[in-house]
Amino acid sequence: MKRNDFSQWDCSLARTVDIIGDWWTPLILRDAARGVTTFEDFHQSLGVSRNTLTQRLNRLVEHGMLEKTLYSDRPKRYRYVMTAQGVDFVPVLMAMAAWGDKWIADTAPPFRVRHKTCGAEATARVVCACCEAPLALSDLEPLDEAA
Amino acid sequence: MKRNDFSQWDCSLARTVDIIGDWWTPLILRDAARGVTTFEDFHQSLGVSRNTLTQRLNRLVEHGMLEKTLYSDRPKRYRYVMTAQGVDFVPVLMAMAAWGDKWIADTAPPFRVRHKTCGAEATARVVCACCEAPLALSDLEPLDEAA
DNA sequence: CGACTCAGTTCAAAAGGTGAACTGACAATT
DNA sequence: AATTGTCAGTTCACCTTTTGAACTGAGTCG
Repeated sequence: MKRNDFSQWDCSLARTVDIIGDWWTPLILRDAARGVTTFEDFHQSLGVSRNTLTQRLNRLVEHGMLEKTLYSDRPKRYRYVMTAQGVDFVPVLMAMAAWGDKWIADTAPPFRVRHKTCGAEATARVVCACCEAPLALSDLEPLDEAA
Repeated sequence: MKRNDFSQWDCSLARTVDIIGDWWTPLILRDAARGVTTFEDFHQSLGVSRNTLTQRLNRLVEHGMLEKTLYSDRPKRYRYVMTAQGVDFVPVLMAMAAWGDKWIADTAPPFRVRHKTCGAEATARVVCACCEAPLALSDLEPLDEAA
């Protein structure tokens, strides 16, 4: 069996993982996508320690996934809202969840969302942007580059 | 603006994150997809401490992402190979990388792979499995369930 | 006035990650 | 026969991160 050798397959993934590569961050983003915005709500929803939550939220703001806005001046109240960049990450989260549904048997209910466009329940699938066929490792080979 | 409320959007993501939710694991999987199989090669490629690498590999084996096989009895040599479950996760990694390419400007080169099916460079896109339209947060709404 | 809410900060203890050195089985070289 | 090298880890001492719980502080409500 031929071994793949994607020697150029670098960095984009690492940089992404650098932002979202821990237990909490993806879940914070899923909550944000669900409409959670305040510090207290994230804390309640996830059970993450407030200390860590502060760090994660700041990190996400720093990296442009969330925007922190003051929605009440007196008393000072903040809201964390997804940026376009954050919103664009949601399908990736859905792809992860779809994979989880498929492979990790569990009694816990899968997340269920309706796709307004087609009316059916949305399930994520990762396809080639060019030919729209589902991407699979077996259909990939290294792309040689000049220089 | 209407706030989404995906109260059912739970668990599948959390369970997935439970397996791959740290800095190293996704990169180990990317290496595995590239054809890296031995302990030493993972170690060299990633620069992760051997200690941590041992734990991560064991964890991935435990969770059915990799299979550990003895390919030489004398001396004892092991190989970590992706299972079907692991292979099926690769498109998710590609979706992450595609997002990284789009949003995280950096001098580092993106990973580049050819899609044999269409001959073009493969770029991941997440679509609805039902209608094949790209998934976007704005097209989603909670799915109400009986009971 | 006292109780409550939000959005954190502070602190000690526990857990997890790091690099560097070590083990042990074998193979190849001198 | 002795030394060096490779693979696949383990061990250890150190450092950073996470955790939980308590505390702060600004302001509101009754």
